[in-house]
Parts: sequence; structure tokens; C-alpha cells
Amino acid sequence: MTLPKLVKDYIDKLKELRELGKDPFIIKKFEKDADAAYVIKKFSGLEAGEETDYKVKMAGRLLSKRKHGGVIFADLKDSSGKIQLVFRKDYTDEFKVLRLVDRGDIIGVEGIVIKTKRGELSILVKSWVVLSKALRPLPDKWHGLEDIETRYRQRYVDFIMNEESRKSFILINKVLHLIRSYLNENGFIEVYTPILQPVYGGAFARPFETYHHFLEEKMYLRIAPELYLKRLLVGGFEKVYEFAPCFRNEDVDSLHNPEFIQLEFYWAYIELKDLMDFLEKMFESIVTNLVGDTKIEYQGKIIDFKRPWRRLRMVDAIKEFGGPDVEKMGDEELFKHAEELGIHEERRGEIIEKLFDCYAKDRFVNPTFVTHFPLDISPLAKKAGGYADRMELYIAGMEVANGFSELNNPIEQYKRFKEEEELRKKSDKKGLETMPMDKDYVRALEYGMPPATGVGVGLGRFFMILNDKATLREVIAFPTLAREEGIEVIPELYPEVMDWYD
RNA sequence: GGGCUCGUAGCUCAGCCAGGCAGAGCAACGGGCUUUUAACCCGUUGGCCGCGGGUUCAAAUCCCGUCGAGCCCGCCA
Repeated sequence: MTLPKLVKDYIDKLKELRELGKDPFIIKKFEKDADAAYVIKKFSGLEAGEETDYKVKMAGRLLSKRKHGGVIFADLKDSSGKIQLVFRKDYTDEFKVLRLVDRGDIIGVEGIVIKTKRGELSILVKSWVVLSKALRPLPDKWHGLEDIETRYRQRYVDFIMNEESRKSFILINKVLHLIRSYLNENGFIEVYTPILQPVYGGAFARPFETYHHFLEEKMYLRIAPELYLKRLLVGGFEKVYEFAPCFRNEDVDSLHNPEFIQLEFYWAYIELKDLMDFLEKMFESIVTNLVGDTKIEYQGKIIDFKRPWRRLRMVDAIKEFGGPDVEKMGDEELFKHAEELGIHEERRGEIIEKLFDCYAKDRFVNPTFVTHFPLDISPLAKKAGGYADRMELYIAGMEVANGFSELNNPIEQYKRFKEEEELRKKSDKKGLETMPMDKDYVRALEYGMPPATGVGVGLGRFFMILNDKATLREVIAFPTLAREEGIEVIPELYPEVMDWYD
């Protein structure tokens, strides 16, 4: 570790600043009256060499520092953008003290807007103040931070160095805002339902378990908000939605993170085709608002969100892309075919779904609704013919949404839960892929839930598409990683600094 | 869970195949420079080669194990 040696210079400078009565860490505010984007917008028309008398007070992080003897150039980055600072020996206050200011420090400056002889719009700095001293060096100014692991573990450094990363999250904020507005304008209300649940449900997944010491009870982090949102329908809410953080104790890959956010919404008195119409309109509106077009490029492919979107039955999708006609196959034949493909499942429905994944899933680039799911893997949905009245939305080969006509018959719901319990007893998979009985939910249905349709949208995957990112981790600010051991911090490396701040 | 790849200075990377003093650029430090923008020039500092074991006179390099990360497959609607 050479970090201590490098850090020594930084803490020596902090010490000197303190001795000069300039300890950055005691400062509580800096009144900015401009940011980089504002100055660039207002003054980009200046002639090279022109100096205005327009005064600005700006603050941000110093990303680079170029010394030329009597003049120092630096780049200041704030949340709006980047602008050059010019410090001049014959103009700037305390010019010599600038040797204590490093790349990475956060500073506030007051100066005038100029354009240099080389034509770079800049702030000629009169006075300056260090607002926070960086005690660790920034990554290479040219290559920046590229190491994927460090980018995720120390995302703060990633955001400093990689504007692209920061932009993704600004875009996500816009998308969230658009979704909220769209739903609110359509009469939905936003709600929050329990994340800590005594019984998990609403999906097939292994939950995280925890323990409530006061209640002395085992609890689960929710795998989905579904069953609570439908309790609200029972209670008389007709259109509800939730941006729901969910937790699933399963493997991590480019499409799965143990914690992720689902948008779920429920709408009473409409049926599945109405929901699909609504989703089309909503997505089309969001994409159009965002990029001014229904088409976007994702990983080299063009995705067109223009409605109407294709709708087809799952069994037809399998056929269309070279798979068998499962409707004409008996159980024995179907299971045999699955075995040949290496698919080992206990339910007919699971096999059909796997066949869909195998043959068809990747083929849907433009948004496509796949409908008519096997009943036995849809214990919360109503029936439609021999199938579940259910759809999944596929975009760029990814499952982005899953919705269905909500089963509101308490008797049938009870039976489906029972079937799940039976299956769990038989299963050799420790019951992880079955839903537990939720009697309170059945009781709620016994009071009467209106016919309704609901959907869960995997927002992360939608964000991936909009940001043209290949992995979910890129659109999660702090993705789940294994614990990092052996982190050393500066007060441990240089205990004497602890005496500075009593 | 299976396969493949990677881990060397704060950052970006060489060195490994074919064992022989631990390297470069950037950053940092000292000096020069009043219009640069990857500034430049001269000099200096900086290493648990992820970790543990083995082979060897000698290991960053070869072998085994292990930890972390990435990609693919399986699994997770």
C-alpha cells in the first residue's frame, strides 16, 4: 500500500490550511449565484480574449489543475457541467496559497466571466476558498476510473469521474417523474405497503428472512407488493400504484439484483386487454417525452415503442420460432421433449414456460405482449379458456412487465394456495418455488374484491433499455456486492489527525 | 451450481507463454515557465505483484487452494 505516502501530502496541506485559519471543514455554506451550465449558456458567444465585468460565485470539484508559473488553469465541475477557472498571479488573491489546493478538492470561487486567448470560456478568479479537502487522490485524469468492481464499490468516485454514469441516474429521475405524472393524471394514487411481511407472496422467489425482536416473530422482506395492493382494492381504492423496492434471495447476474424496484399498479373494473392498451400508451408517451421519438437504440438494435404492439399467445410464440405445438402434446410427450432439451420441471406449465424462454423469448425486440400463460404457474390470476388470463411484456428479449386479471374468487384462491402447499410438500426443491398460504389475503377476498387487472413492471430493465446499458448494475446506484474486507481509512493510517478535531 | 477470463504503484496498464534486481504513463513531491486544456521541460518519491500453501538455488511468472470481480451456461416467471 502506497496510499499512506500519497495521503501524507494531502493531510500536510490540510494542516497548513488549518494553520492559515482556512480549515475547509468548519465552513457551513457557500452562496453560489451561478453554475457552469448557466455561464456557458449565457456567455458562449464571447470573443476569444474578451473579458466581461460579469461577476459570479460558483462552487464545485476541481478536476484538473494546470500550472504555468504566473497563471494556473483548472477545471471546475458542478452538477450542471464543467467550466475552466483561471487564477492569475497579478489578479487572484492569495495566489501562492493555491499550492495547497489539489485536484479533487471542492472549492468556491468568485470572479468574472472571460474567454481566454485560446477561446476557452472561463472564470477569472478573484477570491477563492477551499470548501472540502480531498484526502485521497482522484483516478487518472485521462483514463479515469475503469475498473468495474471499483466503479460499483465506490460509486461516488465513479460519479465524479464518469459523467456518463451520473447521467444515467439523472435520466432515471426523469423517467420516474414521467411515470408518476402519467399515473397521477390517470387518476391513480400512490401508496406504500409493507416491506416487512409476516407472509411473503405475490411471486415465486426465495425471500430474505429477518426477525422482529419485539413481536418475537420471523418476518420476511417482501418479494412483491401484490397481495397488499389488492387488499387496497378490497378497501375501495380503484386505482393504486407503488414504486416498490422488492427483495429476492437469489443469484445475481446482469438481469437480477437481490434488491430491485418494481412498479406495480392495479385498476379495478378493467380487463387485461384494457391494461395492455394502457401500458402501450404509457410507455409510448414516456419514451416520446424522453427522446422525442418512439424509436430508441438499445445495444445496437432499434426498439420501436409505437403502438399497437404485437400480442400473441405463449403457445403460439413457441410454435412460431420452431418449437413444438404443445397444445397437441400430452403430458408424457411434453415431459419427454423437455427432458431432451435439458428442462427438468415438475409442472406442465413450468415446462411450457421454459420452452417459451428457450425458443421465443429472445426474438421479441420490439415491445410484445405474450398472453395465455399456463394456469399452474399463475396462482393469483383468473382463467381464460384453459389458460391464465395473464400477459408478460417482452422488450429486447427481456421480461419487463407481468400482469393479469386478478383472481378475486376467495374459494378458488384458497384452493390455489392449497395446491401450492401440496406441491411444496412433494417438491424436492425445498418449496422455494411455491407460494405460501396467506389466509389474511383470502379473508380479504371474502369481503369482495372488484374485478381488476394489475401489473408489475421491472423498472430496472426499463431503465437499462432507456440508458442503453447491458447490465442492471449500471442502473442501480449501489449494486449488491460481496462484503469488502480490509478497508483502511485515513485516521487509522495517520492517528495524529484525530487530535486536530476534538 | 458448472465453464472461461481477470486481480502488479492512488489510477490506466506492461512484465507471466519461455522462472533470474519490480517497470511505464498519469497522479504526488522539488525546480522552471503569465494563456494552458491529456500543457510542457528537469529531477524525486511511491510496491504484501489479491491472499495462503507447494515446486525450485531462485517465483509477479510454474502448480494447488482460497477470496474478489467480469462474461457465458444453469437457476431465479
